Amino acid sequence: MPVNNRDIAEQFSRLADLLEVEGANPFRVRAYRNVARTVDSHSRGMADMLAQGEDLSRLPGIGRDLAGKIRQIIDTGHLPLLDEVAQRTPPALSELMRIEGLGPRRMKALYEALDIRSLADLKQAIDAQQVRELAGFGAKTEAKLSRGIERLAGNVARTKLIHAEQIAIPLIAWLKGSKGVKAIEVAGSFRRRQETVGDLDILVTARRDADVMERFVRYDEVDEVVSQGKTRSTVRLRSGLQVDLRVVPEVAYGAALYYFTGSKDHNVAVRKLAQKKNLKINEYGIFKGDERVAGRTENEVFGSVGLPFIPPELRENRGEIEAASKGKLPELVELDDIRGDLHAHTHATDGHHGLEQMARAAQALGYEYLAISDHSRHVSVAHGLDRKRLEAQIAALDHLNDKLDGLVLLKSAEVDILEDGSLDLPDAVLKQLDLTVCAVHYKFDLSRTRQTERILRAMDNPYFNILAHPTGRLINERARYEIDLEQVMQAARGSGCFLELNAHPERLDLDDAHCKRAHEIGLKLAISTDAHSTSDLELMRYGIGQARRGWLQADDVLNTRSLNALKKLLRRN
DNA sequence: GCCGTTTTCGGCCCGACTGTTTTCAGTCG
Repeated sequence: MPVNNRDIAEQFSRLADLLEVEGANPFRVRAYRNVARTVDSHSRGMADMLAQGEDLSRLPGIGRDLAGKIRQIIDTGHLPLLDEVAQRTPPALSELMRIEGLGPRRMKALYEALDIRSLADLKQAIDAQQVRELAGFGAKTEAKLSRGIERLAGNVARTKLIHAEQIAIPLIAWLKGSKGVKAIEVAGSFRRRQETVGDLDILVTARRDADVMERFVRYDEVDEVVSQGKTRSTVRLRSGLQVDLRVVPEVAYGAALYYFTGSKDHNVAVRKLAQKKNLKINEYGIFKGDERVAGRTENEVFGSVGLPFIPPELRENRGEIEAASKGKLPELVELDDIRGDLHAHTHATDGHHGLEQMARAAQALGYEYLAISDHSRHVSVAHGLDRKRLEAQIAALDHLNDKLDGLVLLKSAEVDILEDGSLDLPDAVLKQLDLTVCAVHYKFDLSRTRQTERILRAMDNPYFNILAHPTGRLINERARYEIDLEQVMQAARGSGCFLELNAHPERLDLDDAHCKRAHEIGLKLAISTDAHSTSDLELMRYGIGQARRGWLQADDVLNTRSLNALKKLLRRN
């Protein structure tokens, strides 16, 4: 089975942890962490690239040595250097370092002085009050580690973007109640519209006498005040989400917003550019020597290093800086570009509303079209439509379309892709539809080869249009099924099919890296909400966020087209 | 370990806060 990028990244990141405990050259450790991130977020599989004879050392931060190590992992499944280091230093220390407040130096001290090599060892040492006796440790550090262990046990997954929004909105409103608060914005991965966020970074500018810090730690949902200072405080909310609040002066607001929006990799790369121009960028501004030359707005920050504004969603150091310097940044798709939704359900299957209600909701959003894509018969739990019921729905759609003004309901179905790659409804009924949205809903555990063949075979059906939620993953809940997406995307482009970017915040499937790959190979995507109710149609903005992270322009997106243009694209030859 | 209009060595982002210290190390972002 091919080694995927995540496995490769995992090995390098463990290696980095262990070497750090051993006190290795920190820059070497950083190089291993960098390669882990680069590989993990790359839009194409390393194994695939090698198979195509591509030179991995052309990727940023990957030189001859690391390219060789990646090849070792792909060829053998193992990284010999990691095995070697694991002989000397217990590999479990890498897990232990996920405890908050436990970094490499303390880990090393605990391992050497108390022979701590597992979570159980550490708990025992804490209970016996041995940890506080070590040089550089104390009772408070011991207690902090103890709390860290408890939280680890509670397995704090990253928070889905939609939940982070539900938490952020009332908190922002509360903070705005503080006198003297001027600008306020959530930065970090939230602003970059990442599918999940680790914490919230809130930035404010405020009058000197403002009480915003006090108000922040008094917020009703605060469970624990982790730290509190004049310019920065950190709390943990009852939901488990950590929130940082930073107060910055107005002259530095742009610099701070830029700095705390990240990503870290992006910031580091831009700061290197600044160094070449003898400038220093930090959260307080852009400095030439001791003189602040810019910092009030983000535009000033970019301008100072000779770059145009880079939208937050692109700031991942995945090529956006080079693109910006060449004037080749993509013109990212926006919510306003969307003219319709191509995947929605009604109460004929597992939706909550009827045709007319869904149509009114789509009209309210200003859409030109809405595809009704109820499940096909195989999805029996959703009371999937058989030929007879689908034909009845088609008749109902014709009738309703006659009455509707400005909106066309498209006849569609979410057709199951059966295990052998055939479609769940006969061609005779599929051909009466305007489009099909085809999906895998069972047998997720086929081998990669068989799953890929299943989908490719389905695409051979001339009525196949869009592959819905192409990997089947549910964020934090269900891993994607094994599938060779590169092959599927190439095949789709070759045969006039499309892939869906499912906008539902639990799915966001395709992910950002694969959206970018689609953009690179010229495969168009449909951004669809998979709405099961009228209000679900508003989830489109999460899909837009993901699409922007994947460099998609309006032209890359099927449903930015007028109805006529869309119909042309859906016609397969 | 990577990188290079500083090109094969010598850099590699930097500041806030905490706790354990008595001037600073460790961690985090």
